Amino acid sequence: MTTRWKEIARSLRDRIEDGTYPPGSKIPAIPELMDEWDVARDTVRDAVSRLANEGLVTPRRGIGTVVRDITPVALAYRPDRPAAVWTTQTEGGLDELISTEWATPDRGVIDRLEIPPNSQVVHRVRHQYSGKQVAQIMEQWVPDHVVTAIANATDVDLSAGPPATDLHSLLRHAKLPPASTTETLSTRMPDPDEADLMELPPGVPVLITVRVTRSDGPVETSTFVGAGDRMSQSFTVPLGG
Amino acid sequence: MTTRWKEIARSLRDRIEDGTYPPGSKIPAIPELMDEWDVARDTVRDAVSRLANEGLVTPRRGIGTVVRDITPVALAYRPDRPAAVWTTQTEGGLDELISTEWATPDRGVIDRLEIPPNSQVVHRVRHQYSGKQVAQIMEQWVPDHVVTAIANATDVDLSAGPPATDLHSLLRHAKLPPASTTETLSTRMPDPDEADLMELPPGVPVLITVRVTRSDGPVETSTFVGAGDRMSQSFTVPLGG
DNA sequence: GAGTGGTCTAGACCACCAA
DNA sequence: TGGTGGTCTAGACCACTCT
Repeated sequence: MTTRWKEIARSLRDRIEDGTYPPGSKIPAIPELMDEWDVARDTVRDAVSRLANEGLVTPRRGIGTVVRDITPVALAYRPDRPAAVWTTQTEGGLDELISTEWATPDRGVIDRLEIPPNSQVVHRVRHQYSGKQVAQIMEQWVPDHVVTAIANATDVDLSAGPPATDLHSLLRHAKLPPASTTETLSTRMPDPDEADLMELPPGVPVLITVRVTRSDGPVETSTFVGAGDRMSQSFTVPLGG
Repeated sequence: MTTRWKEIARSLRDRIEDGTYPPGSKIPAIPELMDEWDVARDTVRDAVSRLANEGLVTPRRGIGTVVRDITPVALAYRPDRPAAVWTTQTEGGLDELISTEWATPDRGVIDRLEIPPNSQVVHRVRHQYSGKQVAQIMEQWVPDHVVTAIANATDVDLSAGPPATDLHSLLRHAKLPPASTTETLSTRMPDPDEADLMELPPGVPVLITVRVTRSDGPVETSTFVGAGDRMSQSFTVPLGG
């Protein structure tokens, strides 16, 4: 037993996939679909909502329901750099520092940094833009002892603002040379704040990256929340023959 | 101006996040919420549907609307292996071979393998299980000339079924030692077939991995479509001082 | 059988956009 | 101004689960 709205959704989905309604075009208006299928308005809306939540269309008030363009940055392949390299692919590389401050870390950060529960960390939030839209929300945590080591070695106060050079250089000067990073990727739907900030239409998930950089022990951890329709992330890893 | 269903959704979301409705518990039934907010049934349903599409709850007929447990395998951190290593984290490692056959590749595969448009490839589909559920759909393509090289060197016919040893070993025997892999990760909502196969509730995206393994040139490419509520993927990369 | 969510109707009013 | 999608109602019937 199938239901009316599922039939309508399937029909529309098929026509989107076979090119009858190409990206950027509009599917028939709600009243039109009501006539065509002889159903009530909300039945049509159920079908269209479903397609929106699958990421296929975006309904726009006063305009119509437009077919989304499904060929984002995603899956762009790059025969790549010589050695181990990771690359985040977004267009504009603009980076805005939102905040830098001492903070008490939550459980996950404590675990990843292997620090005592009540120690302080420098917490940074940055937004990375792709054009005028936020494509990624970055949060970074650097433990107490690393901040101190950097300050002693380089006269840089991490909690005061953006450093003059990148963190890797500072770590090397502080005799905490980064030896490896582990990045763990997962995905989920955005919460309303994230959806709002990144202007995500319904049906667009976020790509989550949790990074830990280690020297002897962990020296830094970050989380990245990236807009699923504008992000992909590549890793190139050499294989030991 | 906010709407009724958004208010209800926000209220429920807040109570889920503050622990009033912990994971596994049920939010109030629809008729209850109708009374509490003095709205019609469909208004409540709009609110609940929204939460379902955010991945927070799963409505179950005859049961109630249960709060989802949001601490999957995801974000499990592992201080890791010595060198460059990539790990897919799922529970059961069960692997089911669905099909193996010669095929004509599509555009993306042609690009990644750097082969002529009409050449043949061996195409494999596998399902990886986590318990009784499919957690990942794997597709693999190996180009003509690599299949031939392996057959000549090792007497293994890749198109005939699962090989006795892993592909990396076969490649080494065929004098095509794998030198590097590039994996590109992205995310999107599942299509209905994928949702059905992996038993994904609404609001669960999929994690997409596109891999290319290179020796001198590309020798293999794969795509992985993983259930977002049961998958994460880790990369550990050494840093050159 | 009682309670749950799922589907559907017919009609209404609102917010937004283009011409 | 006319057409679009967004919200909401009051009521109905269905499918499913538990006891």
